[in-house]
Amino acid sequence: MQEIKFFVLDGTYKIVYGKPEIILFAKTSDNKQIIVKDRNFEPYFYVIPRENAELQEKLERLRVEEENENYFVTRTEKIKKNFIGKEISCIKVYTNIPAAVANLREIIKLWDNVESVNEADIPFIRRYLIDKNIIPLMWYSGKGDFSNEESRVPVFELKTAEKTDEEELQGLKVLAFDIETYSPFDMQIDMEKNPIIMLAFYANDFKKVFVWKKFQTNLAAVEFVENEQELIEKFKQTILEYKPDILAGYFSDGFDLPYIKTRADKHKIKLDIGWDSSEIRSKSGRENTMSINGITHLDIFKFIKKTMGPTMDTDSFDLSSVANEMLGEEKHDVSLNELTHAWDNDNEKLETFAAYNLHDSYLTYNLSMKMMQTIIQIVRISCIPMYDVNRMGFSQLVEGYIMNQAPNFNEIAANKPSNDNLAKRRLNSFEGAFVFEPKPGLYKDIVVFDFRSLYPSILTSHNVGPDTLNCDCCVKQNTPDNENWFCTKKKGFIPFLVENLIKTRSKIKEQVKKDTLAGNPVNTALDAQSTTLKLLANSFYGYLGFYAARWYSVESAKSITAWGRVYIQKVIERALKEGFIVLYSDTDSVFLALGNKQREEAKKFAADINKELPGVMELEFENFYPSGIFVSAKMGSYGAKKKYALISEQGNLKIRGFETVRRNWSLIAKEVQEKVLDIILREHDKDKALNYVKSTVKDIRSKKVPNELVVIKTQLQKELLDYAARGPHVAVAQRMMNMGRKIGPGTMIKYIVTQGSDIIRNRAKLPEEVKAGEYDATYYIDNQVIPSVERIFNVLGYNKEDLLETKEQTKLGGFF
DNA sequence: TCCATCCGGGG
DNA sequence: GTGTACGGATGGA
Repeated sequence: MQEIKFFVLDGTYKIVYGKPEIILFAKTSDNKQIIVKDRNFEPYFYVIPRENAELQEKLERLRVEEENENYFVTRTEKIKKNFIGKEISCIKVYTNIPAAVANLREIIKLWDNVESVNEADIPFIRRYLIDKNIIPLMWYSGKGDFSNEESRVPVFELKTAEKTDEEELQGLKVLAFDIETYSPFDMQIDMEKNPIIMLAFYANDFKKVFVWKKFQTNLAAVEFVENEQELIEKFKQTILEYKPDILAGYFSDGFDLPYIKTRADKHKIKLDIGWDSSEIRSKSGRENTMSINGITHLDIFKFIKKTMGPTMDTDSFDLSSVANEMLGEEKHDVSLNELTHAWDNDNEKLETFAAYNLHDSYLTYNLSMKMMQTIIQIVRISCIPMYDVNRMGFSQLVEGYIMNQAPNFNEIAANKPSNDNLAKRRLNSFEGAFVFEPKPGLYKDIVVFDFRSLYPSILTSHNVGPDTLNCDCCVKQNTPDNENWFCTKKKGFIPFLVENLIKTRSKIKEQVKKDTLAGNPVNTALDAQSTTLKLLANSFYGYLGFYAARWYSVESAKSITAWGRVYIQKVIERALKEGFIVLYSDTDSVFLALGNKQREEAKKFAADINKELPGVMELEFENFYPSGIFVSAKMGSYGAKKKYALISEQGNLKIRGFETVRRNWSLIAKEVQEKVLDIILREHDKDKALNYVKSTVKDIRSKKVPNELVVIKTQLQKELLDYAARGPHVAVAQRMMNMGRKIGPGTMIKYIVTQGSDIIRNRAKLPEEVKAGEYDATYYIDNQVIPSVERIFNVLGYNKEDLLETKEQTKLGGFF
């Protein structure tokens, strides 16, 4: 018997001689990749019988024989468990293989004297990690023996594993990558047709750009190869030699890896870089996902958007905006349109693009490292491997955490809802948060406060959860809406978990505070742990109201918002009484304008409120904004929910709800909107903004605007014949097909609306059919540019006609 | 007001 | 793989 120290990155299983074998992809303390196998774990699930029914014998006889596989029960145990607030007796049923669980549960749940079948839908590897308490990315000391099995990495057969005290993970190797592809101007991305022309890698100790055309360069990272085929071989080889634990990309689930895979298939290259020599493959699911056995494929775009997105200032998640906000850096400013031209005609220009390519992978690497501690902490708390954490939503993370904790409380997990139930739950809407509608306008000196821990603190202090709801022992309405009650005698399972999260977090915060006072460097792991605990605690409310949740409870969610409305309204009342101008409030945040007051007074206001709030509840100072604009979503006089733009003291624009200008809008409309917000908030010059719009309108009229700015893009979602409504993009697609072009679902249709008096779809033409200046100026002014800024100008006291007037506006002064 | 349709990120 | 999936806005009816 030998002893090794290791941590697990991910895992899977396979059947060997009719028995399941757990396979863990792990790393040892001397920084070696290792496969850890465990042959001693049995699949099982629970059966809850109806009133005293005797089921064990019948269960033990159960056996299904199919052509290639037999599914049967190996043994059963009677066991006491807790289930939604009650102690019950149930049967633990063991089966021969994992697949038998899914197979047999379908039969058993139809039996008359079966109340329900539980925990029969948990992936085997997750079951193993939870039951053996093997948390990914934590150190374990394992006993067992190395096997002489043939494999790319050594195989260790595990007998026992024990957690060690160490927390720090040294030597987690992250390698970022990025590709550039050949893409003629104005053509859709076509993985089948267009080759990859550059490939960059970046790690702290490794920088490389592979290119298959030669040019003069001083860039040390550049390495020339002969052709695309060799470039893909280099992709494989680099990964096999560098041996990263994490391969990071930006939108690489949706672009880089599917692209590389498509091209590799074309060249008949096998991308067999998994530790077990398996190939890169896409996992089933709606959205593209790419995975490699042993190597964690991190799509940092997905993680940032899902997990950090809601609290970030930026409204757009392209690499440049995200890098700007998180790292204070941007992409290189080069025009990608010229890349293909340079590739075909002007190789000496390629150096700029190679540098651009490398820089993108550098940004991807740094974003990954910036997020790494947070990701590690989420993995550890939810006991879910990084690959899945990367791709999961919040509710799944919460559920992961609850599932992980359930055995410690002897709780049986509730089942996921059936399809019928799901449909019913989706209809269950309830009164949400309180929203104070903003009055459209331009404001200065805005302070934003929010109640970050509003919902979790309500949840714990009022003992809210499915197992305390309308209990038998209390029977007295105690929610603000007087519809339900929550037990006041016994702490519920969910509130207990949330309270633990909050308590653990405040301990960590204390520690961080102590360290800071002592002048010690900030411990980033502790910091990330605190963020994660907060994130998780804040997600419970949403989870309870999420239709697909196991521990779903609308009554709980509904009562939490009811209490929430009570608290936020108290804050608003008080702010008004003290003479602040309340601009806007939604759920747990309040936007106040200082008016004649000082910033200090606002801080004191929050401090006073905090003195009166119970327990962990806290009104936090979010930020100060010198100016901001709230815009009406409708033409009426009501303010819009979530449609505003603010500028911080550092000069960062925080734009919310203006994302309507997306790819099915022309570039000219996007440009004008951005520029107008920028001029108004940064320069405080509404005349300049107005004149800018007017001069753009003039340019459009006099046909000075290049065609590329008036192209409208829409993607075909289905086969052409399946369209009932013939919009302009459908009409253009039809003509493309008649011209013999291959189109289908996913094809990007680009068109320009040209002059004429016919209906729009007959005037929509392919960009290459349109000569400069043939676009319909009126259409672009009335349907694109004006609508994108009209509401902004309404706020400033102008109407559509003012924007179209030809004469220049003179300075009026008096801005706010 | 409701139902169907599209976007996002990447080149 | 004991699975499995968004959320929001728009615009036409």
